[in-house]
Amino acid sequence: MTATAPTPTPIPLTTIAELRQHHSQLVRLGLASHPTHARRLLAFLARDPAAHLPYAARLLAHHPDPHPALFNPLFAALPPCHAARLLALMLSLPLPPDHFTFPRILPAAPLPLAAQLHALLLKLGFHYHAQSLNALLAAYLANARPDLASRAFRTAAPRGTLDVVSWTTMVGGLCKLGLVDEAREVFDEMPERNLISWNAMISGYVKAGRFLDALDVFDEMRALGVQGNGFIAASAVVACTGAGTLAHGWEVHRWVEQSGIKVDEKLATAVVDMYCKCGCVEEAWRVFEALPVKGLTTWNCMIGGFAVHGRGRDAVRLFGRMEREGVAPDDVTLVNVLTACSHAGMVSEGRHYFNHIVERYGVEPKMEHYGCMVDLYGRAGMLDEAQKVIDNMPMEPDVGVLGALFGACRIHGDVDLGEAIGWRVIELDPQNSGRYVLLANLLASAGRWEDVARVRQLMDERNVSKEAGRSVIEVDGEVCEFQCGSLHHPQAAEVYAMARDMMSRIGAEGYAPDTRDVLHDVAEEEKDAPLLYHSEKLAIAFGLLRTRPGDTIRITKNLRVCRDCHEATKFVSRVFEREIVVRDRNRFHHFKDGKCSCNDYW
DNA sequence: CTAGGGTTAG
Repeated sequence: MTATAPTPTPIPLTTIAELRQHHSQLVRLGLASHPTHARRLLAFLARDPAAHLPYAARLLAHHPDPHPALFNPLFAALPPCHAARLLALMLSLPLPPDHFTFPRILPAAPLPLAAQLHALLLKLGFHYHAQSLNALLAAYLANARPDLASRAFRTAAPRGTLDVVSWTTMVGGLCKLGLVDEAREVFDEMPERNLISWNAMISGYVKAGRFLDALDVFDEMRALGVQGNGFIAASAVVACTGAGTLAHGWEVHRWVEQSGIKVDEKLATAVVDMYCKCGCVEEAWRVFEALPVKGLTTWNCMIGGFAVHGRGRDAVRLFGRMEREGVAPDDVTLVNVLTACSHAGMVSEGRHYFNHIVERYGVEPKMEHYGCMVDLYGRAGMLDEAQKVIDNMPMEPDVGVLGALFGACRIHGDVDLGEAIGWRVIELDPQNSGRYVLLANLLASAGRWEDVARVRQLMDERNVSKEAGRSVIEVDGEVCEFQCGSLHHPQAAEVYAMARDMMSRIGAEGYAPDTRDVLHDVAEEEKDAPLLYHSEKLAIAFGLLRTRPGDTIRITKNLRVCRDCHEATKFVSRVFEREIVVRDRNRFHHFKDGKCSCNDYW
């Protein structure tokens, strides 16, 4: 054979002209087919396959001894349609695909091609090759065909072709398609799992919003003595953030620290966010302050954390420090600062930041910022100012912006404006049940029962159902969920008795039911009953039963706090001398001594 | 061939 060493000094190949020149030189020296040179030429051509595929194909077609491996870099770089043509060339030489061919072509293959490759793979016996088979499973799953993937998966099992990657591919792929329960079935049957498998299941549950299930899997992993890594930590922390359960958050954080997992900036930010969203800003602050390096997102999380807890002064102070430390804010920072101002009633500060948003902060105001301003004015009762923001904004207001004004109308009882916007907002977002409920509440508060009925009828016609209220409370590390009006809890009778007792005790101290949000045209005295069954009251009653006197009661709920629960909780905090922290859909309420941190605007 | 994590008005 020819050369043992590449004779021409490898000149850098940067243009196709250089490559042609180099190639011709190699041809003259009889070195063009030398594996090293041929691979180098093909690697260059693979960088722009759309332009150079014919060239590459010629090179391969004239190669005296084309090895399948020469094709693989090209396959990896090709769009699927060209990959198919190159495969055809390969087969025509004739040259069989090798172990890298299918894994290289399949990931980007659209369905018809994937199916053809499936047939070829069977014909050539690659269904005994785990990597090829796994690539096929991934391709079917990427094309949203869990049926085809599952069939290939099941038929491969008796052959013993499956490995841990095959199983993990199924778990992750099914999760991505929203088939998280099916994924769990596969996961439970896995003969062997690695950290990737565990994380696929945990993060799959997180993506599906099934945070407690995610944490169950995480616990199972630890119970088996499996050491985690940064991926698992991230997923578990985010699961706690979603669940809003501080006890879980503490535990996962402690586990991260004990297990020696390296906490990088992103993971640290996730932890800060977790403590904020689990109701413990103080702990978020401790973690935040201890960080040697804070990224923009870290600042944003902390400022946003203060914002949702109604601590506008702290948010603004932190923003000032961020500025002094030379960290340039972005659009999210400004949204968080404006939210902080609006949740704390700091109208003039909010206006100030908004007015200087471009020249001082270098941020182009977007829809979100206008929404914040509408919310800022609207919450403060300056509905005409809010309306002016909408009239003068440079883009068409979206549902969110109008929704902010609508929400303000509800707070301040402006039925006329609220109704006008309410119908419009519902038409813009007809599947959002909360908006119907808000409009119905507004109309009900004005005693307009026939219009309330119209709203309810519209919901029926469109098959939009009112989301059931759910409240989660943790007691002794146990998580209990209460659903509005549901009797499923094992201690239901006791809880209801406690709830009734609780209500009569605060009633004796001056609490009166606020029935404005009750959507039935019934006699006043009959309206009180359904209010008692709101999930939040049941959860608080349960908390009073099961926690020690003086313990903070923490509740996370899926909807906004209703006015009656808000009022009742204020009384409970005073009468039972408890701090009660409620995370609702939008923000946190800290109830203490008969007052709430939201100052009754939420 | 299998996994990723942070912030955003209502």
